[in-house]
Parts: sequence; C-alpha cells; structure tokens
Amino acid sequence: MQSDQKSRQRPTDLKKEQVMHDLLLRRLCQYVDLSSIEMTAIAKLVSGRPRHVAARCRLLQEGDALGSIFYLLNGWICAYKLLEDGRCQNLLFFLPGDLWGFSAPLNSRTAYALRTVKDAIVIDIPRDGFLEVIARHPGLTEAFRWSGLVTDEISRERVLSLGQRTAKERCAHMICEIFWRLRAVGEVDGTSMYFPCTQEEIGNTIGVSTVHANRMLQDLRAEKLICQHQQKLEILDLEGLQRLAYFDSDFLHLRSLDPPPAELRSFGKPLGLGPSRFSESDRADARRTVNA
Amino acid sequence: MQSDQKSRQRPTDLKKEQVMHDLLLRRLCQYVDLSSIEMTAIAKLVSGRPRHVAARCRLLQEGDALGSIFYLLNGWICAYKLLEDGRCQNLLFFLPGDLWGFSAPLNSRTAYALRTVKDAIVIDIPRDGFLEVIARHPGLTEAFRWSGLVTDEISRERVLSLGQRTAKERCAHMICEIFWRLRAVGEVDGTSMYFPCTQEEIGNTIGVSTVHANRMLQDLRAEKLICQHQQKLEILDLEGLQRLAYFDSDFLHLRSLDPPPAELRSFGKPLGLGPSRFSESDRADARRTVNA
DNA sequence: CGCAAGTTTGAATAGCCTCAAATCCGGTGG
DNA sequence: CCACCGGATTTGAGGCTATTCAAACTTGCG
Repeated sequence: MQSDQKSRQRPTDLKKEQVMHDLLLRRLCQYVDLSSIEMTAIAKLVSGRPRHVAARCRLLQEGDALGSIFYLLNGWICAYKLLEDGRCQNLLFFLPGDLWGFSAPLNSRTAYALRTVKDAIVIDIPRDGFLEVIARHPGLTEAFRWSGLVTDEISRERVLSLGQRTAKERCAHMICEIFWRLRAVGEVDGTSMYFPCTQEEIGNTIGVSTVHANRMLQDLRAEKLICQHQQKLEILDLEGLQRLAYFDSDFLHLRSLDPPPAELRSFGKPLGLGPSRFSESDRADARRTVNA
Repeated sequence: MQSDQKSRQRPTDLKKEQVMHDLLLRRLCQYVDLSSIEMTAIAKLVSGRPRHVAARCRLLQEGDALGSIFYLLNGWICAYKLLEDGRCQNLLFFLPGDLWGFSAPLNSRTAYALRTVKDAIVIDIPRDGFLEVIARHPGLTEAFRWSGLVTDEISRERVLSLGQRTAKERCAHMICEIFWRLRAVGEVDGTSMYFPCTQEEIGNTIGVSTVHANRMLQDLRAEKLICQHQQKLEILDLEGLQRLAYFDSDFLHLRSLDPPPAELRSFGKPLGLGPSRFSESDRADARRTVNA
C-alpha cells in the first residue's frame, strides 16, 4: 500500500482490506438481498490493489475503448462531454462505492470523458472476469441491473432539471441528489458531507456559468438551507431544500434509509478534515455570509 | 385489421404482415448482423395484432408498473416527466421501429410517462416471452443491448444540449437527431420527413417556451436550413444544420447509412400527406417567411 | 361558416451571461 | 513568521437571451 507515515489525517489510507467492499455491498444491498456467497464473490472481485489518482486527472477520453471496470473507493469522479468550441457539460458524478463500466456492450466505446474531481482511490477490475462472475449469480445480475437503472434515472432527472428547473432549483436538486447517494453508502456525517466541487464544476453540472452558480449558492445559504465551509457542505434544512428543488428521492431507488452501523461511520471520511473543524466557526461564517 | 374503406390516404393501414417487422429489423441490423434464425424469431415476436392509439393519448403514467413491451409501428410516442407544478419535460421520442420497455429490471416501474404525439400503431408483446426469446439468441441479446445503449446516449446528448447548447442549437440538434433516426429505418423521403410535433412539444423537448421555440424555428427557416409545411419538415442544408448544432451522428451508432431499398421507401409514409403537397408552394412559403 | 388548435407577433420583464476587478484562502518559500 | 502566488470565490455593471402575457392570425375540421 502506498500509505505514508503521517496517516492520522489521511483517510485515504485503507485500514483493513475488509472495508474495501463495504461501500459497494451497501450500495448493492439497496437494490436486492444478496446471499452470503454473492457477497463473498463481490468481495473477491474488488480485492485488487487500490490505485491513487490525483485531482483533476483525466481517466478516460470520449471515444476511448472500454478498459477495465473500475471501483471508486474514495473521492469523486466526474463524467462529462465537451462541445467542439470548449463548452463542457458534466453528466454524472461517481461517488465512493460506485462502479463504472459494467453495463456497456462489448466493443463499444465511451461516449463521455472521465476526470477526477479530487484525489481518488480506484480499484481496477478486469472486465471479462467481472462480467462472468456477475452472470453466474442471479442476485448480482439483478443488483447491477438496478444499479444501471439508477444511473439512467439520474440522467433522466438531470434532463428534467436542465430543461425545466430554474438555476436555483437545479443547484438545490444537485445537492440533494448527492446527499442521498452519499448517505446511502454511509458517507455523510449527519447532515453534512464532503463536497469537493468547485463552483465551476457545479456550474458545468447544472448548466449555468460559474458566476451564476456562485450566486445561486449564496441564495441557498442566505435562505439558511445549506451552509458551506471549505469543502464541507452542511444541509441545514433538508425539507426546505427538497421542497425548493422538487426533489423526490424515489428515483434513486434507495431501500434501506436507516443510519449506517456505527462501526462504519468513520470509514472513508474524506480528505483531511478532522471532526473538530466543523462546528462553531462554521456557523459563525454562515451567519456572516448571510448578513453581508 | 381495423382499416376502413377510404384507405388511399391512410398509410397507417398495414398492407402486408411482412412489413411489420421490417422497421425493427432494419434498426437492429444497424448494430449487429443477425442470423436468419434470429430474424425469424424477431418477426414472430412482433407479429401480434396492431393496436391504434389516438393522438395525445397517455399510454403510461409515471410510477406505473411495467406492462408489456410495445413495438411502435407508426406515429411518434413521447416519454416525458412532470414537475409537481405542471412543468413538463420531454425526455425522448419513440419513432417508428422503436421498441419500449425491454431493458428495465423486473418489478421496476416507469420513471416517466408516455403519450402519443400523433395517432400511432402499436403492437404489444408479452414481456416474459420476449425476454426469453431474446436471451436465447446471442445476436438479439447483443442487438438489444446496443439499442439500449443508443437510448442512453440520446439521453446524455440531451443533457449536453440542455446544459450547454443555445436554444437555436438545441432546436437544430433535435431536428438532426430525429432525421438520422428516421433515416436509419427508411422513414425519410430524401431530406424531408414527417414531423408531427407541435411547437409546444418542441419547446418541452429543448427546454424553452413555446413562443421561443417558434422564434428559433423561424430563425432556422430564415437561414434556409429547414423549411416546413404542415407536418412535413424538409432539411434544406443538412451540413449547415449540423454545423450549427455541433451535431455528430456517431452517438446514434448507425452503421448502414445507405439509402433503404426502393421497395420499402413507401411503407409507413405518414398520415395523409400526398407527395404532391410538398413542392412549389412550400418554397414560396419559406421565402415569404424570410422576407417578413 | 365557425370553432378549436396551433402559430405568429409585440412589448415588457426576468434570468442569466460576460467581462473585469476585487477578495479570500491554502500552500510555498524566504 | 511573513510575503507572495495561484486557484477559487465574490462583487458589480451592462447586455443578451428567454419568458410571460396578451392579442392576432392561420389552418384543419365538423
């Protein structure tokens, strides 16, 4: 493993091999009940050597042949498309526990590029072996079918957003979507989450300019719906945020919405933000922003 | 069959049973080479009794359980999503030869509603039987996997459109997309096609108001890129239209771009527009609009 | 002929963009 | 410790794009 010595603040280190597949299992169990045999099979599949990828690194380019499947352990990865004149549209964020590349036909090529948003940890999985194992287990087949469906639903919901929702609604909707997705794999801390997107990235996602994304975020903060500090985002009023965005979590097909078991709450805590850094001062900061 | 007597102008009548699967076969053969056994299997699947559906009829509602798969023989069907306050976003048009409902997991529900745009002819296919047949034939499995991929790609391209393209570009892009899709199944006549969308529908598709959709279409006509008459749309300058829209047909994964065989050119010619109605006067009309 | 649906037009307004500059922040080097 | 640098965020002003509302017009159809 590539862990360095000063690992206290580096949650990207993998403490036990066991945790590597916890995120994925938790995701898949949202969709179907897996047998222990199937769980073991998954655990084996994702037991490869984790690979660190730096922030803002392109993993794949539009038109590339499909390589191996990858399993995202930590960090965010962004799928995006470009227009010839440079305009960039983000399609989808891959979050910890997400798997990429299992549903495309053989011999097809990616229709979009992939780039890390922040430092990420990825495990590469050989495509053939993966597909073969999945095909042997009906539960896994079904689980990944659902997983693919959710990706499609996110895409359709994004079409609805971009076509009909206002910029502020889109902004709120995006935050809700990511919150629920992270929550489903236990990657939130109560109502706050690691949110490493720049405002440019948010703009590219919701289809507005960076400047306007900034103003929409300011509005959401002014309305006490969210508050931000560094790369952490806290949802102050989830109900209000969802009402504003016309957000309904159904499209994510989440089943178990219970808080994750305590022993898993600490895993995957993102990049160097200790628990002490998000309390008093943040609130103060939020208030300051409101009054400005 | 439900054909009435005055059938001269009613292309919705089915002349021979044979043609019913031609569209579908042509679509699938875009993706893979099918064996004659597979072609026969498909022909059998879609040999059910055609059902006429009136214009603007809702076939399915958001949240409905999956019923049978349907095969669209004639007309357009539109998938759309609603916001609670009534805003409506069109996601995708199903065109003649398209099949709906083969890729969702069992027990899932539709995340969008379906409604006919114009009178349509549909064949219902029992889901279980269909999936079983497909699964037995590797070529068909592969073909439908590609077909599903194309749907996804259209969705992603729409995200790109709504997020980054201007209204005029989106309008042009939508026209190009439908032209290529219709052309792939032989449903175009040179550079003109049946285009039964109202401007409201176009607006709901490209994410602008009806009024603005109208103005964008006027622009395209003024620039001599398209010309419209009744429900027929002729592309006067495909190159120009595509350049304007940053359109690249790759995302549709079309393979055989040759003109379809002559004997099939006349089938499925849409609703009551004789060939004589689209010549002189239309050009004059287009010019008039430009000068206004 | 008259109705209903669809298209077109105009004017006022709201939403969003561009450009440009200022500020904030974390990290780096002195 | 401070100065500085670069990336990210914030602010302001002006302009373009798209919306809304309302009315007129066109067209297909009974």
